[in-house]
Amino acid sequence: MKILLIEDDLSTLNFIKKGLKESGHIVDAFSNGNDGLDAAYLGEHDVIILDRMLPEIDGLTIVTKIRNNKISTPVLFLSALGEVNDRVKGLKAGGDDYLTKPFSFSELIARVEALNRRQNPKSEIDILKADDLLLNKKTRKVTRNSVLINLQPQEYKLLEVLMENSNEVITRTMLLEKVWDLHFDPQTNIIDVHISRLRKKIDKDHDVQLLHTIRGAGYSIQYNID
Amino acid sequence: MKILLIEDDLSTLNFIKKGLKESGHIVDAFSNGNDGLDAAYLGEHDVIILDRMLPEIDGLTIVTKIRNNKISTPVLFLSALGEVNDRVKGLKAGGDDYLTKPFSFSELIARVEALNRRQNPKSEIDILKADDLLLNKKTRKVTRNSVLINLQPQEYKLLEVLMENSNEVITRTMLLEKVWDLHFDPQTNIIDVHISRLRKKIDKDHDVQLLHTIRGAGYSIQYNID
DNA sequence: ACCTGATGACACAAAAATATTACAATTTAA
DNA sequence: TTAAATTGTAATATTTTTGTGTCATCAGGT
Repeated sequence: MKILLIEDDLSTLNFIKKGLKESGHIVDAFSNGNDGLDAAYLGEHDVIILDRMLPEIDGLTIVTKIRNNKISTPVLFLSALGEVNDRVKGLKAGGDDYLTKPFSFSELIARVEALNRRQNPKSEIDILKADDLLLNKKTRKVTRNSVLINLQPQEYKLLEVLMENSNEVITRTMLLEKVWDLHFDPQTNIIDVHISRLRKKIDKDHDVQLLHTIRGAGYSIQYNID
Repeated sequence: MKILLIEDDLSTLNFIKKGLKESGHIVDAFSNGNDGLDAAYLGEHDVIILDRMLPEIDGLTIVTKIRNNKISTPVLFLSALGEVNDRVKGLKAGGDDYLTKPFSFSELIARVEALNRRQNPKSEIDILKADDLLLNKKTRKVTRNSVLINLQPQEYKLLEVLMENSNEVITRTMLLEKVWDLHFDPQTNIIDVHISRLRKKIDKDHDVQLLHTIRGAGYSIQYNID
């Protein structure tokens, strides 16, 4: 899940960012409204977490603007104000949910996940399957043919991205973005190295190979649906 | 959990009723607003699930009425209308949450349980078990393989949180929040220290390790269910 | 068959994350 | 009030994870 976070208070920003990352999400964070707005316009996030009060542009204004630009990314407002009227204003401006500070992180994440689920109901599944290879997002455990496979965090992330898109080709560029959050070519062989490590754990000792190289393009987890 | 369900469409009514019952709840279901209203007045339910549009009395009216009668049972609105204005009206009338049809049952139940939790935050089970490790919430005693383990209050709390979520990963952020009630990053290694202490008491001298580190994320109590 | 660019494997160094320990500060109970 | 218990801090050690460089190998075009 790719989340856009716009919050001017740096300590809150970092706290939320860290927490979301630990939970396995990709976070783009901005501490000022204008940068945040630009990012929102890209329309590439699953959820936007937006502070209601920002120094330059008000949170409400941001939502109004992105809604006018036909961006329908669900927005969760954060606010120090707790009155019904504020919630109403937030909703009217096009926000999808409202959370009052101080809030608990567990509530935040529950709401963010709810918003995402509403928009994109397939993401509700937390067990990914490709042939006899299983990945459980909750426990972060991976098994093949019921045998537990120990993956490094980065390998796990890589596999998750590949399995979320089973039977599709994931380009190297996409992998760099989704796994490493790099938006340029690092000119190294990171991907190759990690694919190699992953392959050794996933496919070695098995007759059926799941992780395929698509030359000139990228990689793909492929299997026959039964 | 005792739930009052008011919904005129019979197939939706039965679908929800069946699902809630399977989840172990008691359901009082009515297909018309007046009967539902009478039941609501009893104030004996934990949550009310209320269709926004009903033939005789409107859902909004029902909420307004019961709120005027000082019944504070949380209300979850169901509605075919997805418009902001309707959501706003629902909230203003005293609804606590709003769910748009069509919805997934898992989302419904998540929200119902969230509402209930907000209202009466008591827990259910008071003996937690993970392999041969037992934690009794009532007596606050912890044993492993029947041997009593002496834990400091903070260690106990930590273990309780972990065991409440056995076989799931609890992130560091969650731990800070649930164990220390810190909603920001304390920039210290409190967690590490306490995990270390806990581990020494729980896992040392045992072959099977229960408390696992999930690098980059947090910790997890994991065991095989027999 | 040979060349070339792309991919794979491996070992090692660097960096990051976690674990441990001792001690200081604080709280609690006698 | 004092001593003991408990908790948090900081310094240090340890472990794990990651990325780079190098060289080997492969696939496809000529």
